[in-house]
Amino acid sequence: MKKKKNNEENKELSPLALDLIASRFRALSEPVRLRLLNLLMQSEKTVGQLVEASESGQANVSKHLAVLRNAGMVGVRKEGLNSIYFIADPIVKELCHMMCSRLKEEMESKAKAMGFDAGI
Amino acid sequence: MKKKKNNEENKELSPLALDLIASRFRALSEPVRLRLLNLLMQSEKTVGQLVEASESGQANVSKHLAVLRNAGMVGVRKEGLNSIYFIADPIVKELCHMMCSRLKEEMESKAKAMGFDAGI
DNA sequence: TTACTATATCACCACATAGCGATAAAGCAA
DNA sequence: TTGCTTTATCGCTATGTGGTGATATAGTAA
Repeated sequence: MKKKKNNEENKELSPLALDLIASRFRALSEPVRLRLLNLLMQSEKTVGQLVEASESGQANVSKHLAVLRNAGMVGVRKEGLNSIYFIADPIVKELCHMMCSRLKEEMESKAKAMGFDAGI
Repeated sequence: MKKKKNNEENKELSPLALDLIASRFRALSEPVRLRLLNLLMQSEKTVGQLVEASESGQANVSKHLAVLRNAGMVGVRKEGLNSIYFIADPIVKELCHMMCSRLKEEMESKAKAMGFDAGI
C-alpha cells in the first residue's frame, strides 16, 4: 500500500471550519432527525408520510426537515400539494452506517466482557 | 465487486439506538470539542496544554473533555497532578476526516459554480 | 368564489447547555 | 503542617432549540 502524506490530518482547522463541521454534526445529533433520515434512506417520502412514520407532530417534522435542508443533507421537490423529501448528500448514509457499526461493535464487546456470550 | 445484501441498511432503527447515535453525533457538534479532538489527533496532551491551545477557559475545557469522555471518544490517565487526554476511539478521526473532505468538495464545487476558478 | 388539504412558519414554553467565576479535591514542595 | 499547582465540579446566567398549537401559504376541487 502506498504511504500517503499525512500532513493533511495533522493540520489545525480554522475556527470557521470548526463551526461548519460542528453544524453538520449537530444536524445529525437529534433522534427525530435521524429517524427521518433513516426513513428517507428507504425511499423518498412526503412530509405527511414522514409525520405518520415518525410519530412526531407536523410542525415539528417540518422544522426538523428545514434543519436537514439547511445542512444540505436532504432535498425537496414539490408535486402538487406535496413536498417530497429525499437524501441529497451521500455522506449521510456513510456517517450513520459507520456510527452504527461502531456502536454495534462496542455493545458486543461489552456483552462479551460481561460474560453474556458464555451461555449458562 | 461482490453484490452485498442490503437489508442491513434498510433496517429501521429503534428509538434507543437513535438516541445513542444522536448522542454520539452531539458530542461532535461543538466547535470547542472539535478543536480539542483536533489537538489530540496530533498527540496526547494535558488539560493545561489544551486550555492554552484552545483559547478557552479551564472550567469550560474540563467540561467539554468530560462530554468527550462520556461519549467514549477520549481517554485519560493521571500522571502526578496532570490529567493526560488522548483519542480513545478511532472513529473520531474517520468521521472528522470524512466530514472535512465532504465540505472541501462542496466549497470547491461552489467556487467553481461561481466562476472563481476561471481567472480574469 | 368557497372549502379542503398539505406544508411552512410563527409564537410560545420548557429544558438543555455553553461559558464563567468560585470553589473543591488531590498531588507536590517546602 | 502550609502553600502551590492542576484539574474537576458547583452555581449561575444567557442563549439555543425541541415540542406544540395556531396561523399563513399554496395548491386542488367543487
